[in-house]
Amino acid sequence: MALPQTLPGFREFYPEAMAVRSHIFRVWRQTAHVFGFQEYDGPVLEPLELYTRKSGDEIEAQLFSFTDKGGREVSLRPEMTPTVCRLVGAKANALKRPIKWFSIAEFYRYERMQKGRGRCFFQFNADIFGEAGPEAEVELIALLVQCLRGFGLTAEDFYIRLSDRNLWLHYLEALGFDEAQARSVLGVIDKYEKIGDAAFTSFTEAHGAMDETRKAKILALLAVKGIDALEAVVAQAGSEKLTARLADWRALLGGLEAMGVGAFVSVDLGVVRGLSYYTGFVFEAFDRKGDLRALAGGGRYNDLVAKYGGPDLPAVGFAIGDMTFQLLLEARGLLPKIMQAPDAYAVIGGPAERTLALGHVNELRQAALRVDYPLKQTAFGKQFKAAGESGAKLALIYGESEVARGVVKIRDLGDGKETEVPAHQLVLAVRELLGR
RNA sequence: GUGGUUGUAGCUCAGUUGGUUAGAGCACCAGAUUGUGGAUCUGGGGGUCGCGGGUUCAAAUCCCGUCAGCCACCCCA
Repeated sequence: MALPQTLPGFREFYPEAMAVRSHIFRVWRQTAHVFGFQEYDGPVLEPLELYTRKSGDEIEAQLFSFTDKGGREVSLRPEMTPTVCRLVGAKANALKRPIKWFSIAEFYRYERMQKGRGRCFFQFNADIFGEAGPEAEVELIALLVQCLRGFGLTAEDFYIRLSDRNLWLHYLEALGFDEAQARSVLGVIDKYEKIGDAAFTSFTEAHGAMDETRKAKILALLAVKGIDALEAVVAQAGSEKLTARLADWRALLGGLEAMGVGAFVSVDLGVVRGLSYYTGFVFEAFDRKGDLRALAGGGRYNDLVAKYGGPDLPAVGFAIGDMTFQLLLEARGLLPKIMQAPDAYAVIGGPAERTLALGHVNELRQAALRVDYPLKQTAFGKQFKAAGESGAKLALIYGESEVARGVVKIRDLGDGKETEVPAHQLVLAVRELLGR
């Protein structure tokens, strides 16, 4: 009878994989703390409505949703944003501004597996609530950059594409598109990079053919690759809203430059982030080689807290997924071979010596030294072999002769040097040999 | 959800036109080795050949189905 298999798309972490995961999380967490973000978490299981309210019922096809034993419609969380909006919204008036929060959590989506995408994955989420100005974007993008740089990735390895849904909407308004048409155009922009001119088909079907003049103007903004070009294109449109928005852009880019991350960011109006809830600046991180899917994505979502029952609270956030990110680190050889090795390994002569040895093992462990020893009594040769393979720096030798003389022989497994120390000085001696 | 492709030991892979008890390397365990490690040698465990059905005297091999992995599409909050 075959054992039940791991569910498709779910992951198991053997010690080696777990070491990698822990390493990544450790750097992310440390970086977030350095930037003054506070960690939070929420439930893994949420009411289904938390997700359908924001994204409509069709989202349910992508959810791990079911009816629980109490008849509740529930879903495993596919993302953090609704949860954090609820958390913040519920206590918004009691929280000091700006609210800078982050989390590292697992998410679940009922989707087909692919490279860099499974049915469960971890995300680092960071958000700032309560700051409407581009200063919040500066801080978040700087954090995003550092979360990648912290592993040794450089501006040669990744970059961040920066765009703006507000700018697009103002621009399209100036071109005379109504609201529904503008939304349709955003969909076109999202697809244009991938399928080119065919992207306009969806607009044509809904609103009729677009005149060439306006199409050319859309393509002009789409082609913008820098602040100068952006200003030039926007100046032609001659809209007050657009001019005001440009001031935000200058503030954002200036801030990013001052923060030392300018080299990682490129102006690129081709990014609009799907049909999502974003209301202003949006950004996505990609590897430079371009053979992986997006590493991270985020943007401003000023309406969402209110939508989840909280007060009007401006917000901006981003998420980094662990799978694509790990693929990038592997490709660049930036995952250190992490080995969980003990500091010392006890080599024990026989049952008589074992009592003393275990006492010392305990003593060393109380002193926070990592110590291992063979559970079963075996020959000395085997124990030395095990000591070497464990990666320990020192072997502590408990033979008949040492125990009788009240000493412990310590062998440096690197250079083979041996010293004897009185049993009562063991902790000190081990510390010294380890250099701490 | 659609299409393509791949499934043999923990891992990487052999396995002849269908032919007897399916192999190798690495890894693991044990012995050589009763006080000094990484080596070497010897031995051992581990497979319903993804699963199910069909063709055949005979299937890892051929056919059908199914499941799973990979790749692309859809989607990507």
